[in-house]
Amino acid sequence: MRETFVMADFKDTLNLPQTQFPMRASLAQREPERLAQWEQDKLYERVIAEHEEDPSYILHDGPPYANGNLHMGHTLNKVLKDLVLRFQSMRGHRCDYVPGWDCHGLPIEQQVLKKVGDKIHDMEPLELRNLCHDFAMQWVDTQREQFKRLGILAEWEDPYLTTNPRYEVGILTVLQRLVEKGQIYKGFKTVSWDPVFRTALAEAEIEYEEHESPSIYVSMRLKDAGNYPSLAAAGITDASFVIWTTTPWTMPANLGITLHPEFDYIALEAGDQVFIVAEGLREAFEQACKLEDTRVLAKFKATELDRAQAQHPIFDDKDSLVMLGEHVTLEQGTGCVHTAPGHGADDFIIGRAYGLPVFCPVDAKGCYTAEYPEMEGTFVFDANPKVVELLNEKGLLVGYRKVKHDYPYSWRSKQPIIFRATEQWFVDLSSQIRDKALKAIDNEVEWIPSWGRDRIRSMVERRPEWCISRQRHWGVPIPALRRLSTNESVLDAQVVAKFVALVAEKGTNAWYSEPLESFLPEGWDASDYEREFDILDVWFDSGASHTAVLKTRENQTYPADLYLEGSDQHRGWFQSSLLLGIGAHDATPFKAVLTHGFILDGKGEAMSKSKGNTISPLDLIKKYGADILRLWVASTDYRNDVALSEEIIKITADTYRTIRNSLRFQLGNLYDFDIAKDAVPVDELLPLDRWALNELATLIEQVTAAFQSYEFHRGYQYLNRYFTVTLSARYHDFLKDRLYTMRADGKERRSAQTVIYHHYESLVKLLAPILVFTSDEAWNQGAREIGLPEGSVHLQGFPEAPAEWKTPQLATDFERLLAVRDQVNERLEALRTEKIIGKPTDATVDLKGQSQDPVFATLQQYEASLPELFVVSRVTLTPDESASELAIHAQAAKEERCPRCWRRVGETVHTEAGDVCPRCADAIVG
RNA sequence: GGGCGAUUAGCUCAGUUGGUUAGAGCAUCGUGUUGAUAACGCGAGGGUCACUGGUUCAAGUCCAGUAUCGCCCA
Repeated sequence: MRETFVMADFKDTLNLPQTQFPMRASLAQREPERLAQWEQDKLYERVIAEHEEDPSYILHDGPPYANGNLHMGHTLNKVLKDLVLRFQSMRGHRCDYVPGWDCHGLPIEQQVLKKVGDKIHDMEPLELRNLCHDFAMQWVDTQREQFKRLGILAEWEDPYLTTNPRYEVGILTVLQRLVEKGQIYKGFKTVSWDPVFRTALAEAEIEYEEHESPSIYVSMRLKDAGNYPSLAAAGITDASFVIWTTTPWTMPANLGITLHPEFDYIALEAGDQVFIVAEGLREAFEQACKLEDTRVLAKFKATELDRAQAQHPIFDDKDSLVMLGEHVTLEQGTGCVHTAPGHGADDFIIGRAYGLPVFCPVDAKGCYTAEYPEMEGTFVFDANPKVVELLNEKGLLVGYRKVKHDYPYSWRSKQPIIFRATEQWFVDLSSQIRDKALKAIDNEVEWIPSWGRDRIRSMVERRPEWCISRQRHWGVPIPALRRLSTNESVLDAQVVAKFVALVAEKGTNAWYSEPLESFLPEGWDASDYEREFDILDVWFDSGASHTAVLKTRENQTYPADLYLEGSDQHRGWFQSSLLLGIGAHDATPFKAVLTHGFILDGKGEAMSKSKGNTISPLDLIKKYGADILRLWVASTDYRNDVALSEEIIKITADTYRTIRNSLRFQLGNLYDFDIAKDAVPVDELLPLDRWALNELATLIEQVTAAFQSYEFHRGYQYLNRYFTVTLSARYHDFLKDRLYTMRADGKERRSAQTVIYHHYESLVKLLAPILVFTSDEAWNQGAREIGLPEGSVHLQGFPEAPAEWKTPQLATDFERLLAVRDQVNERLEALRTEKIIGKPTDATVDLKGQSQDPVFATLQQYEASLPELFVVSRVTLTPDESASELAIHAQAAKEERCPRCWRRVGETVHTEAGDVCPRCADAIVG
C-alpha cells in the first residue's frame, strides 16, 4: 500500500508525454469538418497561389462518365492523380488541375429514355437533349461531392464538361481542322448496328455474350455444273454448294459464295444429291448433317469454280457469285462461305473486290425492307425460324441444329447486334494520322509501365478506320448537310466554322434550333440543302479534350505532362486523344502516359454487380474514412491489378493506427520543447540522436525517389518500416528512459527532442500527399503544441534533408550495434521465459571480445550509449584477446531498482522525495 | 482464338547485371510491460518463389510451354 503510494509520487516527477492529439482518429466524423474548413479557406486556390511563379506540371484529367455513383475504379484513379499532383506541387510545381466529365453519349441517353418511356415518341430531339443534359449535370454534382470527400484537390468550381459550349467549341474545332485537312470522309460500310437503339456502335460499345442461334447448312445449286472439267469428268451434271451460317436472316442478302483459293474441294454424293464442300471439313459436315454412305465423286481446286454462278437460295430470279477469298477457314462450316456484303465486314471487302453491289434489305430497326417483300417489316431475329422453314420447304435445308456461341451484344441495350451496311462518317487513319501516331508512340511519349508502348502500338497498327458518326440525339451534332439536287452528303469546313461560331454562343442545340441559313456560307442555296442529324462518337468528344482544355485554358499546357488512367484506355481515351491530337495539331497531347490496373476482389477476380463482389468506396469512407482508402491506394502496386477486400482495408487501418500513434508519441514528448530556444546543434547531438537524424535523412531520400517515379507503394513500404522498426521498436524505445526520467532541460533530453521535432515535422510532410486529412490535423496540432508554422501542411514544401543530417559512418556503426542488440534481445527473451526478469532494465549485459574485432571496437566507441541502446541497466565491455567471437552474457541485475527510473544501478541518493539514483536526484532537484 | 500483362509467406510489398540457409511490415501464436495503455516491447512459427521442362558450374531472377487471373480485341 505504502509502496504504491510512493511510486505514484515519483510518477508525477517524470516528464511523461502530454498532447491533445487524440489516439483515436474518428476519421469518418472529422474528415468532413476539415474538408469544410479547406473549402472555406479556398485551399486549392491558395496552393496554386503558393506556386504562382513555379514551373507548371499539368496532369490532364480523363473524364469519367457522368452517370452513377463513384466506384473503386474511380477512387483508385483519382487518388493516384491526387498523389502525383500533391507530390509535384510540394516539390515546387504549379499544378493547375482541371477535373472533367464526359457528359454526352448513349449510356446517358439510354437511361433517360428508360425514364421517359413511351412519351419519347412525341418528344422533340431538343427536349430529349435537355433531359439528358439535366441528368448528366445531376451526376456531375454528385460525383464532384464524392471526389471532394476523397480529399481530391482540384479546380472543382470550374471543371470541364463535354456538354459545356466552351468545350463543344473545342470538339468542333478539331472536327473542322480534320475536315480542312481532308481527313474526314463518308463511307459506305458494314458496321455493328444496334437495332434497339438504331445506331452504329463503336468497338468499345460491343461486348460478347453467350447466345443461342440456329446453325443451318443450306444447299445452293451450282448452275451448269457440267461445264466444269473436274465435275464433267466425274459425270456430274448437277451439284450444290453447301454453305453454313448461324444467321439465317442474312440469306436474302446473299450475293455470293466464297471459297478458299488453295483448299481442295470435293463433290460428295449423298443419296441422290451431290454436295460441294471443302475436303478438310467433310467429316464435320457429314456429322452435322447426319449424312451416311457418302462417296467422293470428284476432287478439285476452288480456282476451277471462280466466278461460277449458283442459284440464290431465296430469290428464284437471282444468282449468287462464286468468289475466292483468303479469309475462308477450315475451323467450322463447309469451306463454302455464305457471303452477304450488306451484313459482314469480310463479305463487304470480298464483294467489293468482285464488284458486287451492297445489298442490305434490312432497315435501321432491324426489320426487312420492301427489298424483301415477303417478309417486309419482320424483325430479323424473329425472321430466323421463318427463313429456316422457307429453306426447308424449298428442299435446301441440309442440316439444322441450335448452337450456343459468343455473339456480339450491344454494350448498352444488352441485345444482340447485327451487321449492316450503312453510310457513316470516318476519320481517315490510312494516310497520315496512323503513321505519325506510331512515330509519336515510339519517340515522343514515355509509357509507364513501359509495356504500355507495345500495347497501344499494336492497337493503333491494327485499328480499322474510325467511324465517328452515331445515329443518336445526345451528343455533338455533325454539321453535315444533304444536298438535295445531288443527294450527296456534304461536310464543309465553312459550314463547320459557322456552326462553331454559333455554338460558342448557344451551344450545340443551335444545330436544331437555328435556321438553316445561319450555317450556310455565302452563295449557297438554302432550298437545295437540309440538315443531317448524326452526332459524334463520344470518344471524339473526350479525345478532343486536349483542344477543348489544354489549348483553351490559360493555365494549361499542350502537351500535358501526364495522362493517368486505367490500362483499358490504351484502346480508349489515350488513343482517341493521340489520333485527334496528331490529326488536328500534328503533335502528341501528352509527354507521358501512366496506367494502372483494375480492382479485383480478395480472390483476385474482377468485381462486377452480377457477381455481387463489389465494394463501394462510399461505404468504406463511412466506415473507415478517406485517409484509409488513400493509404490503401498508396500501398498497392497499381501497375498491376490490385486486390481489395474488407481484410485488406482492415490491415491498412492497422497500419494507419501505428503511424498515428507514433506521431502522437512524438508530439507528446515535445510538450516542453521550443525549437528556437532548446534546439541542440546537430554536431552536439548524442550519437543515438545523430544516428536517428541520419535515418530520417535516408527515409526522406527514399520516399522522394519512390514518389518521383510514381511508386507510391515503395514509399509506403519505406514509411511503414520506418514507423514500425526504426521508430517504434528502436529509436522511440531507446529514448523513453532519457525523455521520461532525465532532467527536463538537460542536454541529453533536449538532444532527443531536437531530433524528434525534426522527425515530426518531416514525417507529417512526407505523409501529406497520402494522408491528407491526418497530416493536416497533425500539422495543425503541431502548430498549437510545438510551434510548427500556422496554416495547412498542404502549403508546405516536401521535406529535404540538410546535408548536416547525413552521417553515413553512424549508419554503418549502428548496423553493427543493432545486430548485437538483436542477439542481446534473444538472451533477454530467454531470461524472461525463465521468469528471471520482466522488463529489460531488470537485466545487465556483459560483452567480451577481441579489441581488434571491428564489432567490439564499435561497441567500445559507443560504450556510453549501450545501456540506452539495449534498454538495460548496465553494460560492461571486457577485452578478451582469447575470445574467438563476441560473447554476450545477460543476467538479472543484483542491484536494487531505483523507484523512479526503474534502472538497477545500485547507488542511491537521499532527496526530499525519497531515495533515488544519482541521475534521478539530479532530475528532481533540477 | 489473338495482343498486352500478372502469379514470391494468410495480406501488402522487397529481392540489385542469374551467385551462399529467399527478406520486411502486418496478421497468427507465445510472452513481457502497465510511465505511448482500446498503446508499446521481445521471441517464435509460417514460403517445393503458380506448374512443367530447358539453358547454365549456378535460376525467384534467362528461355519455352501449361494453368489461373486481368485488360483489350475477335
